[in-house]
Amino acid sequence: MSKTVQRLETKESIDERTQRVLRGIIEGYITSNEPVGSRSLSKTLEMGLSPATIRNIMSDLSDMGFLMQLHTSAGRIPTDKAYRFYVDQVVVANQLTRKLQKRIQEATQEGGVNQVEDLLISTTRLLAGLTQFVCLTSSPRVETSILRRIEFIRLSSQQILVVLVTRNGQVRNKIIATTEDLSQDFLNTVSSFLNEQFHNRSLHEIRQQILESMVEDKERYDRLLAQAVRLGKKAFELEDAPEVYIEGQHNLIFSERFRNLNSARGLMDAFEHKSMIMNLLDSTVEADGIQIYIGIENELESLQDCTMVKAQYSDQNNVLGTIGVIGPTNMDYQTVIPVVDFTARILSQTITQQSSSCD
Amino acid sequence: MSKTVQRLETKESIDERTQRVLRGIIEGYITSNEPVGSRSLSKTLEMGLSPATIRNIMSDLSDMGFLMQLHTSAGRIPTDKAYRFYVDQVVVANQLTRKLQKRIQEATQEGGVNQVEDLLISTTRLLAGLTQFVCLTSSPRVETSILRRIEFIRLSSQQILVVLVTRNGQVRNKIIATTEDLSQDFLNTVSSFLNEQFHNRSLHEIRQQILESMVEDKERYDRLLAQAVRLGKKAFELEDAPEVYIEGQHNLIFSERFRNLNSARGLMDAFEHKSMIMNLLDSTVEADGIQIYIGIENELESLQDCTMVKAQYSDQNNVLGTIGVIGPTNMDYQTVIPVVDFTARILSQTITQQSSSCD
DNA sequence: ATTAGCACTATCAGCTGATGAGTGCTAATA
DNA sequence: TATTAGCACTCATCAGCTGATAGTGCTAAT
Repeated sequence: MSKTVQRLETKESIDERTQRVLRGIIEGYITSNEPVGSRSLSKTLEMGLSPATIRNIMSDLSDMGFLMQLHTSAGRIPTDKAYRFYVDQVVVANQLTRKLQKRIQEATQEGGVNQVEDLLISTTRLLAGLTQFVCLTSSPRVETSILRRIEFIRLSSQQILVVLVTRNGQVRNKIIATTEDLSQDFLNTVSSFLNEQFHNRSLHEIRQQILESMVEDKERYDRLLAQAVRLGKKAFELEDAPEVYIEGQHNLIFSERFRNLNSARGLMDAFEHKSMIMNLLDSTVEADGIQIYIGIENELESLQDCTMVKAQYSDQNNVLGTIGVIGPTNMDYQTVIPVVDFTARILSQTITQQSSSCD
Repeated sequence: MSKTVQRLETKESIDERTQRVLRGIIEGYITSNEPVGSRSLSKTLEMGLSPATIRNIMSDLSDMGFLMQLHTSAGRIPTDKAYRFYVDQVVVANQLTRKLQKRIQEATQEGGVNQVEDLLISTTRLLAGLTQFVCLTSSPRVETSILRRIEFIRLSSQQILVVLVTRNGQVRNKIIATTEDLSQDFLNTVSSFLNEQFHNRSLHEIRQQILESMVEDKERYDRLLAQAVRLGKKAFELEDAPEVYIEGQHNLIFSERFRNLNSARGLMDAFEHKSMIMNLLDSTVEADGIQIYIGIENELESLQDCTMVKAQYSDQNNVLGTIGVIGPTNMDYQTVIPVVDFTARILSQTITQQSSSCD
């Protein structure tokens, strides 16, 4: 089954005046979180239009599918299509205030123990705090990251701890079992052999190469090489656990802005399925810049009352992961978009610095 | 300022019949989550007492502080004092069903990469799921745990990764900065020196000893020793971050049983302060067995509508941490208490097995 | 093309009286 | 003397009604 709805269209031509009214309604609803009626709009718009005229325009906009009413005697609220129009045609990359820029930069500077992980967690928390929404971040696939160092540590006669450090500062620990009892000295030799052999290669490549070596004529191996290959194989067999950081879930429940949302519960439950969230974040059509999914544009059903704004972060070479927020469809796009954008940039910058700080 | 309220007393002598009525009310309220009235109680009790008699008894119990009314025409509900009576005098260590026992045992068997951490997380999640409450677990203080292995890994000319493995399988990574460029070979020598020196000592002891060595006459050191002490000092300077795992927070909001609770928000906020939670869990008067804090017996204000049931877990030698649940005061004590108790036991057992599996 | 005027409608807060669950008190009973 | 039946009373809840409010759509006048 193929998904047809991917992105709502807003190609229709709407005359200038109608656009201004639509925009007024959208912004009114964004700021007040209340349906907006013809009378109040007539005042705020300052276009010298009477409520009656505005009602006519509103009626047209309803016919075009930009507006809807919750019930007959309430004001109108924008549809997803309206937000799409707003985001595409109206919102211009607003500059962030210096103050906000500074705050984001500071939060991403605190170096932690587990460099990337800590950085991602604190950034995720920051973004959740700034927006008062839920913030999701996918961590870099260990898969594609580049080996900086591998080391084996003997724990017992049957257990060896593998420590794997990637270029961008992720540290992975894994305990593997052995049948043979290997001394720490021997393990050190194996470590330095592997480090030399595979320096600056991606884990994915390395695994490939190890598997190839295994089918080669085994007779040619000396003991060192044989063990190195065997241990290496186990070490690089990472169950590439999809790591996702989620912060600000309580905003779903306590924030006023989410109050229209009928299924906070459904979303909460969805967040439990990390791998699904991983897909959600990393399934990306466009390569670069910010991506916005409004209401029904989201594939995930429980997300269809929300808007997701996300951006990818990367080091100097590759895209590493995605950071994004989920908020109500009537979020303040003018602010949220540049905040997410800027945060992703700073994140990329920080990670790039980190990974280039090795030899 | 000293805390006076620590534990409610229930020493007063209440005659048999009154006790049975009280018990009936408590259990009625636990099962229905509704105030219980004299008429319905007269039926369920099957003691051949008319509602009027029961009313008299209820009135006495109210005077004694065991019952209260939300408003005059509602039934009565137990006070914290009543639950304390119930827990102390009535609840007997109910046996868990085989099925439940099995489920707990299975959940604690799945060995992960980071042995202890993964075990604690999955156990916390399990307990939250079983009880439908919030479950909290404090991880072992790295402080007191025993060194199994320490290793240094050269990342760059200025950076060294310290890998620290404790007896019970915690792995800690930390990056330290150096001014001097040390080769991996040299670091290996340092590692094995430290491993030999400090095998099976607690991190706390080790730190003490290193500090003592430092004040000794520095002239006597050779280069190895000097570096070993210097690196060791940095390595064992752990910012003993209070690790707490919290699961099932959404139960606070979505579970029916919490609906009487006025400040779910306050609790959620409290959970953000990890160090406070750590205190809450680890401040323990009695050494052994299960501990129960009912309503106002909790020091933390936002907890005073709740009951906390917790138990410590340990390896063969020491108490390592605490696992506990927070639920409404009218929780089903008959089940919750043995579940927490059993889980803590199994947890201890699993950890003991793990840590004894080294050489 | 715009607007004023009017009829219509849904929601909300506030009031009403009926209902029912539960109590406390008193007098009768075993 | 302990128990119970009876009765008056209290209070929360609920359905139904009210007027006020804020919005619409339509039509006729400008």
